[in-house]
Amino acid sequence: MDVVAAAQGFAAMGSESRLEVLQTLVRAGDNGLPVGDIQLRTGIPGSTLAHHLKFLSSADLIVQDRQGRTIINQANYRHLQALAAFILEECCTDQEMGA
Amino acid sequence: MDVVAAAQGFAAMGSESRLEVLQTLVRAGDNGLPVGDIQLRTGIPGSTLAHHLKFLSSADLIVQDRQGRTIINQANYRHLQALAAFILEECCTDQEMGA
DNA sequence: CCATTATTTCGATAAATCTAGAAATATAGA
DNA sequence: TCTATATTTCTAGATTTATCGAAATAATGG
Repeated sequence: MDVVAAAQGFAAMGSESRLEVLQTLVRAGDNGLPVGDIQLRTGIPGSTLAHHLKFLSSADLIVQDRQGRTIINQANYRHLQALAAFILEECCTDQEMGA
Repeated sequence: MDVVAAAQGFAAMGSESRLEVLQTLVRAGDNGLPVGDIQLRTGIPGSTLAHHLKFLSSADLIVQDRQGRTIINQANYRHLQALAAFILEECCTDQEMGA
C-alpha cells in the first residue's frame, strides 16, 4: 500500500455521507447490498449515491458486481484491513531513545 | 468514536501531503517534531504546512505543544488507533447466513 | 417492441480545499 | 530594545468536491 493509494482511500472515507454508505456495506457482510437498498437505508438520493459509490469504488474500498439489473455492492475487506494497518505501520521507526 | 469524528479524521488523512506529514510524525515517535523539521523532511512551504497541521490538529490526529519558540508536533496515537479500529468495527453485524 | 425497474450520466450551482507568497505575531537572547 | 528565529495569519486564485433533478442507459418480462 503506497501513500498515494492510502490517501485516496482515506479521502473516500473522509465524507460523512460516504462513510455511512461504507459502514452500511461493512455491516452487510459478504452478501453485499444493491444500490436501491443502500438508498433506502441511508436516504441519499440516487444520483448522489451513484456519485459516492463511484468514489468508493475508484478508491478500491468497495466492489460492484452487476446481477441482472441490480448492482451488488460489497465492502472490500482486504483493502480496508490494509488501510487500517497502514495508519500505524511505521510507528516510531525514527524515534531516538533518551532525551 | 462517532461517525462525524471518524469522517473528519479520515478526511484529514485523505490528502497526500497531509498523510506524508502524519506519517513523518508517526515515525518520529513520542518525541514529536518541530514544524521546521517537518518542513525540511517534506519540502512543504511554511504557510502550506501550517494549514495542514491545523487541519490535522482540528481532527485530533496530532497534538501541538509550544516549547519556547518552536512548536512540537506529536502524532495522537490513541486517536489514530481508534480510527484504525473503527474501519471494520461493525463488520458483518447485519449479515444473514445462507444463500 | 413496450413498459417497468434499477442505476448512471449530465448539467449546473454552491461550498470546501489546496497552494503559497507576503505580512504579522511570538519568543529568546544580546 | 533590537535582531534573529519560528511559526502563523492573511489573501487570493485555481482546483476539487457535494448535491440533486432531469434525462439517459441497461436489463427484464409480457
